[in-house]
Amino acid sequence: MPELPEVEIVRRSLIPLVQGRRVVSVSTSGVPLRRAVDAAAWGACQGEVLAGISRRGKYLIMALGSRAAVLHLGMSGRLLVHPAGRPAPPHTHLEVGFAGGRLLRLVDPRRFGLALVMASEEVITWPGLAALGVDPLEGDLEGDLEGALARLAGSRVAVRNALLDQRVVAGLGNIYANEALARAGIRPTTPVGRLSAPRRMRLAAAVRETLSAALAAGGTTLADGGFVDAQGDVGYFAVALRVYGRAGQPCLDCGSPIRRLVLAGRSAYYCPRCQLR
DNA sequence: AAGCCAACCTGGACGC
DNA sequence: TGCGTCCAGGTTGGCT
Repeated sequence: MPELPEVEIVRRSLIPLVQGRRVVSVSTSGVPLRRAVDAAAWGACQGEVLAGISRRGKYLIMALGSRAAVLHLGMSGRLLVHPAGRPAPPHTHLEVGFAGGRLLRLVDPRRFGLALVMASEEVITWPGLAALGVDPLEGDLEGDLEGALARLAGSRVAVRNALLDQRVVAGLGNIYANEALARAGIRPTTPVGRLSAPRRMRLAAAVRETLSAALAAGGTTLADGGFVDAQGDVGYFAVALRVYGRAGQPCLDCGSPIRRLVLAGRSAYYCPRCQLR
């Protein structure tokens, strides 16, 4: 569910609710996510103040004294802030209580998420973060991303798959990879190593435009209502999607039916007329 | 060694 | 109503 814009919106929505507050209780479900949630390590965070929340790609990093929590929402994860006393929703796997009575809950039915605690100095070298590529919302995106794509010269990987590779760009998922390609007029199957420099520039710009538009709209909440921020609010970018999930429906620009195909086991969507090669 | 692909899970939508 | 099938915002390890 959550790609970079959704994770960033969760981060921003968490800050006024829990940042600066002291952790007074922690409990875990005992059910493993992608990896086990270490109850002892989380329990040791009691008494610490949540000093800040940052993001790298789709990961959230919470500063808790000398420790850091690294969170990933996987496919179905939500981070919700509830008033004390509200019953936990099904699939709540981590609950952090803050002074003042707020509860931060990690709810994740599919359990592809991640909730690690480590020493703060370990964060930089933790492999999951160290391997991440350029973050599209930081620095000179077009230069950095164009450079990252240029480094794939010779690769025959489909450009949609390259955009999903977190070692290349950190934070794109299947929705925005497809949307950025639609905006750039590039077909998802085009080998990334065969894009000309101008087309790489166009793609880099399209990635930035797509992500900022999604961020401004509060993220993408699909029909199943999967994504919500920490207060339970939905995002409105779903109505602006050009191709994702629109197989058979007319292209917004030319009216041709949008096509769906499967690349690396995941749906790719494109307009056969506007996205050549 | 790059690049597919199944596997990890639950739940919702759909067809019969 | 129920049951079976397919699909899903992500990542990873194993195979060719």
